[in-house]
Amino acid sequence: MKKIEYVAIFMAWPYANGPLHLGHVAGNCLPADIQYRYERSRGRSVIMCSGSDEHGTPITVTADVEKVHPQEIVDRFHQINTQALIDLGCSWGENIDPRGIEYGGALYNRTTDPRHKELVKEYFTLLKNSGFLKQQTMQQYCSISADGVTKFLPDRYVEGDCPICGSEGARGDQCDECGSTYESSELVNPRSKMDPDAKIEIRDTDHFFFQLNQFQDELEKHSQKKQKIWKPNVRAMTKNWLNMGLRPRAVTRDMEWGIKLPISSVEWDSKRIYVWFEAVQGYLTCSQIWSENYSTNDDDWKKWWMKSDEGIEPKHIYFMGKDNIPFHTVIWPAIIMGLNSANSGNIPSSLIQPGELVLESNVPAMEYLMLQGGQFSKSRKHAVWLPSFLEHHNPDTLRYFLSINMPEGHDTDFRWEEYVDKVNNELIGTYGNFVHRVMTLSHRLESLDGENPLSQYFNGEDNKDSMNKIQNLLNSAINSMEKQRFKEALRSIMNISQIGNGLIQHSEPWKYMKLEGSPEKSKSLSTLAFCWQVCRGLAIALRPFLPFQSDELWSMMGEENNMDDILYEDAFNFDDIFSWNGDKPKPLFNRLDIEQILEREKLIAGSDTDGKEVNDEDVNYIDFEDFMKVEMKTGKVVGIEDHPNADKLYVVTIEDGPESTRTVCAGLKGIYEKEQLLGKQVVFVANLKPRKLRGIMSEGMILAADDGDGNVSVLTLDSDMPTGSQVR
RNA sequence: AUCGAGUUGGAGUAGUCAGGUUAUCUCGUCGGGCUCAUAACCCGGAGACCGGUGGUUCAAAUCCACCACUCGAUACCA
Repeated sequence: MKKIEYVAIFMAWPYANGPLHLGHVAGNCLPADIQYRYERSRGRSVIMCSGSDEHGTPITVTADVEKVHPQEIVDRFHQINTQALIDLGCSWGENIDPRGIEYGGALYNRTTDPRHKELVKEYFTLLKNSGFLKQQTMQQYCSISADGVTKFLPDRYVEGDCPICGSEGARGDQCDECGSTYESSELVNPRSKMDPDAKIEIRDTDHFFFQLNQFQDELEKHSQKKQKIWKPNVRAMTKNWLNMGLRPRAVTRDMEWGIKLPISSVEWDSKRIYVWFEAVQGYLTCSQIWSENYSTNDDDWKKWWMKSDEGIEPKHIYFMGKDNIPFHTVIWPAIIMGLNSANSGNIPSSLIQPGELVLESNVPAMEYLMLQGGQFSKSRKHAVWLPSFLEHHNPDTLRYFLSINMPEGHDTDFRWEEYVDKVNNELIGTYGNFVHRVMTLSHRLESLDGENPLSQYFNGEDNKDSMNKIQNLLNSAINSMEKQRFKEALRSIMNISQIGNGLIQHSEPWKYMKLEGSPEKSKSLSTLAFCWQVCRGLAIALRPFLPFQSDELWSMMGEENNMDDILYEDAFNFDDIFSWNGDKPKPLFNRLDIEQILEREKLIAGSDTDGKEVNDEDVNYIDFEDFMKVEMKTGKVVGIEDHPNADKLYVVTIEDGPESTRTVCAGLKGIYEKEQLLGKQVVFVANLKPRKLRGIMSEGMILAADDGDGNVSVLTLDSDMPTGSQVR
């Protein structure tokens, strides 16, 4: 009997602060699901675990803006995202593997799950008791607002005067002016960026620090072992971290929204476990929760997490975007080694012993998917949201496009034109058309008693060459999949349909099928029968990529076998079984129309796809007097230079009166060319307190409209006015 | 500006870490063929000084140095 292989597929936990967009899908969700389906199809026992990351500051910010409790935000997006993933064909809906619970299953959990919190607290205590979490007093700025609310401030929210050169606007730990770095406590006249009027003082605050430095040597050994497996981006990023030297990292912070510490004392009541430390443990807790909720034995998760007594390690594959690499190659392995060491009492080691938790097998981090050349961005609303995409499009066409265009080695781009092109010319042209040809040709033959009319013509000896080619292509697809090279795998499989198309073309069954009893007819139809089997194999081979169409093809062929029971490697082991479905075959896909799509996307771009409404009642009115305090004037751009020390700034000279000019730094680079602005009449705020921007004094602000979508347009005058005219 | 990644025929992309005969594949394009199929399919051709310059080597897309550009993270920001 074959040994059971245990595989765990993990994907980075999407942050429940908004709907998923195509970037998340291409980098995490889709590759994880493809791998999961592939591993299952290899007959392995597989669990897939992930879920919504629901703690952390951005969620509280969103909650503040909407004036609701953070729980409401995460409830909403957890629901929306879970549904969108299932609609995309990701296997999260199958908590129990269709082959049986012993084969695993999937769980899309959330970090607000009470059991997750409980387990995190257990691990916190375990690590603390073993000396991996050390308490340390740090000094941190704390703002006391007018209404007496005190709040600790992260360094980047503090600014003041530089202790070295004395210039204003220095940041918490570094001065842009003179470049010197210092302790934030040395800052002169510190103030809060969020609330500049608040009183600010340094207070002691205690926090726990994870002693990452204790794992430096073992992590280096681990990284050495992975050199041949990791992709260049993973190697480079990890090396960078290790070379910088690891330092203890705070695992608690002063805030309200998060998991409480497992310490009962007033002092720790206002502190929570830092998200980075808690969410990453979700991989483990989710596996445990899955086995507690669905498996026959609460301890079943161990099969997927611990090295067996025979010394066999389950395979762990983590999918994520490139921004997440160090968490999975440095921090998470360190935590796992810490837990192992805490349990065994041995010193931390990257050599995993039987019964210990295993480290990652591979971390195939993806680069980014860009949208029409720019980055996906929630705040700029430059995104294609998964839920709205799925309202209009077949999920398999998206899966195809993102798979064949996956950002495996470098950033790739999502363009509607390319999506349509690839779907119409490759997916439909090659695969869809091959299947449709085979189906319609077969249905032109007469079926007796609901039998497949092709079965009598099949001769395994014909088409031996093609058979070998196909088998080789499948083997290379398998090799690619073992290395998480999805594009390569899919390409190999698509080549199989090309071979199929060639076979049909050469055998010309349409020509011979009417010639009763001729040798040409049986030869030609033998090939068609062979192609029928190829279609069947393609349904199996493509299922990880195109689950919906595979199932549809399966039923169109009248197959009664359960596809879950067929091994991937046997996809083209023809068993001479010719099933039949008398219904008229239908094309698997519909062609896409680029004009139509672009038109609708324009509509979508014009509406707020977040579903949030701008609430008029929330407008903060200001008094007329306040408005009159702002002095706006007209001016003319008479000079414009690149800012020597900032990528997005121009240094603009404005003629602000008949005989005078002033200098203003404007963040218009990348939006306007210098020539476009030169000579323009603009409106600027004249009495803004002058401020240095990365070394250059800016005496005002040029007004511009911003649609929040990356489009910016400078205000100009309808007709000529003297420079320095009042604007009101 | 700092750090990281990338630049290969019209588009996309493999090969780069472990240098070696005609640089891969898909789309597009051109020519021919075919017509069963969603005007699609089959065969063939053209098209790349592998971002630039210099170096190491018998040999460089591949290694080294410098430069240019693109992308991202961070800083700055209308």
